[in-house]
Amino acid sequence: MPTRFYVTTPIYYVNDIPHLGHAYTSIVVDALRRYHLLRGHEARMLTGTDEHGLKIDREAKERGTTPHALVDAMSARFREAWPPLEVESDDFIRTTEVRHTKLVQDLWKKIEANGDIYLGHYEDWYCVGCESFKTEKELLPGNLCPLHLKPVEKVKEETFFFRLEKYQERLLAFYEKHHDFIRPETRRNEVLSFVQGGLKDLSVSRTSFSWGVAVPGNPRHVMFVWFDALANYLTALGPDGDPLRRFWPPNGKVVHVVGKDILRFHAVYWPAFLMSAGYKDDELPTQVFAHGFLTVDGQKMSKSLRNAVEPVRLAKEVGVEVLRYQLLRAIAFGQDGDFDHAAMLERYNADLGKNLGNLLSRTLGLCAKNTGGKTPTLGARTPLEDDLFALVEREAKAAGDRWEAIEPHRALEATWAISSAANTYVDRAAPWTAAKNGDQARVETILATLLEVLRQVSIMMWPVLPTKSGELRAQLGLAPVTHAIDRDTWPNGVAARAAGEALHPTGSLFPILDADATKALLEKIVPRIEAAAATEATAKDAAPPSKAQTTPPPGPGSAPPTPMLLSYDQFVGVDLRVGVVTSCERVPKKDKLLKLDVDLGEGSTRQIIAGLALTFKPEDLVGKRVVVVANLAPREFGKGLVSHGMLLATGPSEALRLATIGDDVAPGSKLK
RNA sequence: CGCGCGGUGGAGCAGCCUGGUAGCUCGUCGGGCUCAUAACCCGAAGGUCGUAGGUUCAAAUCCUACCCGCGCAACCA
Repeated sequence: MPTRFYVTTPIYYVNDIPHLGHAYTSIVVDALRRYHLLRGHEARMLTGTDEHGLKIDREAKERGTTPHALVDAMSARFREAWPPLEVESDDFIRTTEVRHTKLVQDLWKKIEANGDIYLGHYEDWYCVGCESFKTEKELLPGNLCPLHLKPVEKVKEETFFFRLEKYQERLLAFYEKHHDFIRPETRRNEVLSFVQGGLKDLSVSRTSFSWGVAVPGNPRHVMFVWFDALANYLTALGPDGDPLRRFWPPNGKVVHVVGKDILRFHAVYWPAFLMSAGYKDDELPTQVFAHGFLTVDGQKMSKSLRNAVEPVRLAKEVGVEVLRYQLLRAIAFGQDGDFDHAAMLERYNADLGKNLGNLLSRTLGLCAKNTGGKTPTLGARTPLEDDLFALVEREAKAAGDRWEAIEPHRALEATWAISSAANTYVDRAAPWTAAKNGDQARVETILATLLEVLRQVSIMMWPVLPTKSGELRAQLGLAPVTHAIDRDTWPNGVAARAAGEALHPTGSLFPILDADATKALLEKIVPRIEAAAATEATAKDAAPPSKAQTTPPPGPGSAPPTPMLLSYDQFVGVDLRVGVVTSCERVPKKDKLLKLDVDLGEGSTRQIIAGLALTFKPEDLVGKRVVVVANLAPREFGKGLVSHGMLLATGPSEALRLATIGDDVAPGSKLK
């Protein structure tokens, strides 16, 4: 029976378009799938989209569309993102598909039949303005909603609970017995302490909205999104008895690759659901691997900074291999990492261009001169060859082990150690000297050695650089890497080729970027923080809002993922008024924020929090007339820091210009 | 006491779980080679691995305390 390996990405929530973080996860998973294929395993990859939940429901309403239409459009964005990134998923699942809702409902029924679902009440503070529950901690003194400053109500909502508490001990025993179930270790410890801290039964249904999977027998309830979402991994293997179920333990190995933020759902709730549904311990997923988050050029990835990286566009500009290699080589998988554009190009030049690309180039050049462009004969070896081959074998083994351990950065390190060693070897063996001396047999042995090492590297690079592997092999006169179940293709010792086969040098595999080219490329690919990106987005989408957002991070109106046109009615709904700043101070611990009191002619002043501190000193603003969006929903920036409006301004955050108006206009005047 | 992450030669990072010669890329300096994508090879300078204690024959690696940076606390991988 072949080894079966089933590896999954999370299903991505369709609230956002694909960004570098999604691409990172998917590329890692794709590389793992490819590695296992090479080992002769039956490997399968799954990705897809998560499409239910209140958030989608609301977003659709805001955009005046239906949830269905919204998720169709967004899901397509994800599906289309993968082929250009050389991610080949075997399946793409959507939680709105019938195959999924059916399976989830079956799962629910099993759990219910087992007595682990019961009807109860979820009771908490509810703010009518927000239409959502608030926890005790969030409330202001006097039980006021922090946003609306109105009293919240104690509301009971009927909900189904899952008996999570019941599984606490079994989960702990399971973690104990399957030490590698959660990786890396630090994450495992977090989960352990969370579970040891005591599990409470989990609310798994909602009645306040309907965009979700209906609870069997009680369609007034829809399932909690996570109950719905997690089951996708099973759905994609078909119903009970489907042949694809062979990928599920105990017949297969299942690895869920997830972001560290959603580890708890995968490492606690998911196995608990499965236990409840009757799965035995050896029928639970094999491993949940939590990776870290990326920053971009040292800064947090965020929509508000507009530094989100569009992976597909990036791959188009620099080449998908550059992106894939950098993501897997430069970032220690499992830890947080920085995605640095300049470092990416540097590494491309160093590792791909100068190290491997140049090795290929010099080897083929030597062959053209000395063996008529044909494969040479591997004759008697000297210690030089023995040492090199020994190193290659050692590093190939190491690379394999590291792929198994899900350490792509270390696997690639080992792979490139081979290429480096081959460069050293060329120098030591000096085939050009042997050629001068007329020692043709020696020349051929050296070149045959190099060709063999390149052949092995061409296989080992395939999980990360599939297309480039094919190109490299074409130059060597070899067909692309193939894989077959139960055939281990991973390099393992010398497999010399017959002499006299044709080689096909066709130029640089990885052309080096000189300083100018690097600079030009960086200009194109580095996301402009703020201003530039904003104008670009405006031009591209023909979206109307040309006023830059000055209040910091994503307000309710933060950049919608798809173009949105405002109706006239909506536009006149924006209440723009003139205000006079009566006082202004810095916000402790928030270096971008200023707290303003603004007179809008309403009798009392309003508190507005704005992201102006990088440009203005508090005293600069007092007495200034500003333009305020007066009917924006209040937003909270921290305890007690509620903003009741927004100033209009433009420019990058360190050089903002405020929208202003003549000094003779009365506070409160409406703009039209 | 909110949670988490990090502090390793000039820069960026790995190593830390499974203590035992401090590694990689870039940069600097010197040398070599001439097959190659102005590339490749060799050598050198440069680190008391944040601080203070502890465990140990031995600590970047384990334990404790502290200092400093950063992220999170709207379902962002």
